[in-house]
Amino acid sequence: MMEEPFYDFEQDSTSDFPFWGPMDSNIQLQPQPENGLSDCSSLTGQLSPWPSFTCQSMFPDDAQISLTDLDGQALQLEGSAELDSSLLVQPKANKPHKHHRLIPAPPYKVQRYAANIRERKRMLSINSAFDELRCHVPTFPYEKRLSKIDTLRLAIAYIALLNDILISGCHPKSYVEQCMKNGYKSHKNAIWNTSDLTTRLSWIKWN
DNA sequence: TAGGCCATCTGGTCCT
DNA sequence: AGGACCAGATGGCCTA
Repeated sequence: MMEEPFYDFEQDSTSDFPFWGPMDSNIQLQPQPENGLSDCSSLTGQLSPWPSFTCQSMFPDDAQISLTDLDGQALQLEGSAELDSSLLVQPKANKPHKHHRLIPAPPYKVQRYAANIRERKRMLSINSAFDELRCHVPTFPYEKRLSKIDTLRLAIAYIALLNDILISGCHPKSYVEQCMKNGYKSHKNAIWNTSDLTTRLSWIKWN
């Protein structure tokens, strides 16, 4: 595989990389809860213990970047014809390690770079939607953060169960309790259509 | 250490 | 033409 020079942010954390720009002082780390339930209630009311994550950073100091930051980078790109390769590529002898962004050697077009920024921005918006969805599916207080695929599958199963509750006409609490006794069998074949889902729902405080 | 998960880069395709 | 969307490749982190 072709080895490409890379820019080492850790070796040169003070440089003014013209297109990433200085780190935004408003950027904040959002640590995961240490134990039990943290407050996601502003979004959901009750379900998920996980806060909203903006981005697992690839940037210095593990800071996080927001859509606004990417907007700024995109704006900085406007009007440029081509990146100055001397600003982009700083070959180093040591290997890239934790969260290094590899930047290809020239020729490197601004257009491609702008597309990368747009793509990251797009992925950030998708991830924020996943975070929002995580807050709406039932999770245990001690449960680790759901993966994207598990979030989708659990959401599908959850919707199916809510639909079943609607059709049954029962009170949700009694329906879940009944499922706990008899075992929940949905007509959908989702992975989460097991006692696992009803166990999760038993954590919910029904009104 | 292997496997799962994830972020990022990239080039192709579709859409406006 | 340029942006959005998508999927493949790659490499880092974490956990069992």
